[in-house]
Amino acid sequence: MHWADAFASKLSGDQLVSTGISPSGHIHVGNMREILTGDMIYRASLDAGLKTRFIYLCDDMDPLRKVYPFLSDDYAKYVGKPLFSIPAPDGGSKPYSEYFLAPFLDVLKRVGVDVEVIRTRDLYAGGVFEEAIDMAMNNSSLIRDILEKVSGRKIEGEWSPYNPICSSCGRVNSTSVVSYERPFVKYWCKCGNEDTADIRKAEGKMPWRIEWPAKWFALGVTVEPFGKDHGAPGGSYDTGKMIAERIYKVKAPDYLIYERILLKGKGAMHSSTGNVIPAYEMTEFSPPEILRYLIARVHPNRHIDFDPGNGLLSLIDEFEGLFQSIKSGEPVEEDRKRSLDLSLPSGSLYEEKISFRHLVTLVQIYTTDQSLDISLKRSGVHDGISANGMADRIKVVREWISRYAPESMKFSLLPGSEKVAIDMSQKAILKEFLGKMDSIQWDSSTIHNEIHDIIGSAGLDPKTGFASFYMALIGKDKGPRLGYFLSNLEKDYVRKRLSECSS
RNA sequence: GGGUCCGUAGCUUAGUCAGGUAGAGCGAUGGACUCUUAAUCCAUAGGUCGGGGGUUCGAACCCCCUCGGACCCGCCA
Repeated sequence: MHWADAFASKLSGDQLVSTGISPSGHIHVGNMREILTGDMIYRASLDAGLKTRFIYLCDDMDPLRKVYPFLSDDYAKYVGKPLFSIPAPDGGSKPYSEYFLAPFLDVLKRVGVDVEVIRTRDLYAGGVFEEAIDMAMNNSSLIRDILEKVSGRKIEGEWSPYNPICSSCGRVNSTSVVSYERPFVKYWCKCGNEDTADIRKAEGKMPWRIEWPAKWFALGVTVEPFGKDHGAPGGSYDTGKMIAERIYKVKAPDYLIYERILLKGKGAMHSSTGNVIPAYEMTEFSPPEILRYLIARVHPNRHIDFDPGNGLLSLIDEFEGLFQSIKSGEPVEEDRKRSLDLSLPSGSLYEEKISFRHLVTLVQIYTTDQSLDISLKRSGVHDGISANGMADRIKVVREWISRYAPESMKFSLLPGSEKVAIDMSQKAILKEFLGKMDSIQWDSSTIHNEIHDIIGSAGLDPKTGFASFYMALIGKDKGPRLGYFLSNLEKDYVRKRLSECSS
């Protein structure tokens, strides 16, 4: 059974699947595992016949923790202030949190994740946490005990399960609570300000370890996937679970712990080290279903070594091959079939598309949209560039080639007059083919066989023989499979190049 | 120091919760056809299940130790 179904099969009753990512920097491919794991559980739960909702909580109340490497030094003055209240790095009018959230929401749309987006700030502003904060404030010392006991750390000095945002300096990390009388929290701030915060408004927040179980309680979360950092013993799930049970009298959600996505040869993705592929970039150079497939095909507890070059290409081959097998009715293991199901963006039925590899070749032959369109239509396999999603797919292919394709896969057609260095025997072969090309059928296997025969009867070794064509066309000694390659080229162009090079 | 997850064929991995002949895809090799940047079809090879010990009639699976990788044990999320 597929991991998502195995997980869903243990659930019963109505479900609320919750995910959350902090918009403190570019949301990257590693973070995508959180939301996609959630999405797959969500779908599996629905398929298991359970009434299920799926939410994504954007933690825009979190303070900026430090000046990240991608920020200018000016940001020092914003450390400690909530992300929704500080400016975005591009100097635009959007708040910091929305600046990083927006491209992520685009990605979700592209990969077909159907999720309710909730900003944590709105939960505070709407009074959703009023009860949770009140209960926490009334059980302050009990919570403190739990945190100390479960995490094994001593909490020094004064402490409160709710930190007001200073009404003067805007920081959430510099206030100290003086007194509490529902719904008002009196505080003073290191900046010298004294004021009162209303727990029904976005005037303060709970620290993460309390906020998390408060979300479970206030929203009724029943399922949550999270990274293994939260899952360690003494980690935030452990403390959250005990706070949920002891203070809020609710059951902690069922969970699924997922492993990290590593960049092949470079280690873990961290926005702080710059070793990172933002999620929106991934959808620029990979088809969306492949991003899902990357996550769907392996159990969450295995780490993924992501290789955007050849690795991505073979992942795409695997996906396309799997699709073909299913379509033609070959026997396919249940789990693999299910992985493919879960990789289809929501609401879309998978349709056969021109293979990625084929497009990699075509796009390099026909470098303008117009010529590519003509070629696609001529081939009869496709309605052209404007047909459903084709333009997007082509953009993706071009982007992949320029960013991640191995050099050996790149080529560009030489202009008609370019001279190349090949020897007499090679020229002879080109000449012979030139004489025959008008009388043979112009399809890949006929061309290939013809060339093969010519090379064979000339007594040349195939490698050298084939190389003469590649040299003439693209100036390299290797290229796409020759018969297939030629059949996709304009005949006039081929004639021109071969006669230029064989004389 | 304490803890968690992962290690199975060249690569990606299934199988571990409920012990019972280690499977698949890709790649490789050979052949059909001297065939590259997945042509196709057929066939073949490839594994001390990271290592050692234990429990058992029987261990990839359970227990202990150990090596390698990742991560946690922050009033950080």
